[in-house]
Amino acid sequence: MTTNASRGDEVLDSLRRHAKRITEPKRAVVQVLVDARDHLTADEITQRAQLLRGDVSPSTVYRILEELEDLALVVHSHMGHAAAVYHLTGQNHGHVTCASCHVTFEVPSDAFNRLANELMSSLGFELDRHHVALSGICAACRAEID
Amino acid sequence: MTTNASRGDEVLDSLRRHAKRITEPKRAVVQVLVDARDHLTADEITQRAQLLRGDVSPSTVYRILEELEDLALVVHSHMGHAAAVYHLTGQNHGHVTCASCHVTFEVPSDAFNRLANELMSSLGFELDRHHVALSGICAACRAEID
DNA sequence: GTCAGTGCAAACGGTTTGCATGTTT
DNA sequence: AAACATGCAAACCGTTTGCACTGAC
Repeated sequence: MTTNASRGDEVLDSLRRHAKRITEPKRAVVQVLVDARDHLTADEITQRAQLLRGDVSPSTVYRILEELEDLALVVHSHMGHAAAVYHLTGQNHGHVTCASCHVTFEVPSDAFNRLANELMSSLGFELDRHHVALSGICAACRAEID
Repeated sequence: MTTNASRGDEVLDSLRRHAKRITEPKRAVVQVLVDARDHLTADEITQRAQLLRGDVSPSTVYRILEELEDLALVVHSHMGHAAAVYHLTGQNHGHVTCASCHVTFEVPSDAFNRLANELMSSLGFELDRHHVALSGICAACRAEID
């Protein structure tokens, strides 16, 4: 299995291989991402990084996240109106967000397959299953409405 | 068939029925939406409304769009990073945006059906096919990359 | 005449950027 | 020592809001 520690090391190694410097803020951000159970906004990442390290500025976090994205170590997605969320590259899954309570679900990639195939054959359009979240109403909120 | 003129009148009638006042800015915004071939950002709507009428402020456009959305006459969607786009309520379709050139395609609702069914049965999640756009790479941009 | 609707300007939240300073290599 | 990364503050963009005024009813 891949432990959290080794996943973090992989990320740092990748930075080294690409001649990027390993700094305290980067260590902190990577740590936060590795430890994160769910997807985090840039602001949440900043706050957690500050707990680990004190004095990590939001702009630095944005710059680090951008660097990690350029190296394909991190991806971000847009959930409806709100701030973008970031997480380490992992399985290829789609996102679905509840417009009412903002809970997010990950959906296995297969569920998008038919749609992806259809887009490819009809438009020649290659779907990125991950980048933007679909919107809807989750079971709990539908129950409340009824 | 439904002409552009009558579609605009329908919208204005709906406003009257809901005891909303019919103002010059509202007429202009409705006209812009009726005439629009594609989806427009609030800024584009503002600019076009100003051509028709001079002196329509952005904030007023936002307020009008919000009112029209409350009456289910208009919907908006988020296309990746950029500003939201608005258009009159019409057929229930999904949106797909090219991450490279930002062209937007509308996808007939059926293409989402399997995904929608799967979300409902596995999570009890009711998909809103319209609200958030999926992302990917369009045929033209893929050709360029190759 | 009343009140909803407007324009303006200021505030807002998320994100980006310029610059002087600090740190990794 | 040199290059790069950082923190800060200011700028930015899309959107929202407070307010005094205007115009639809």
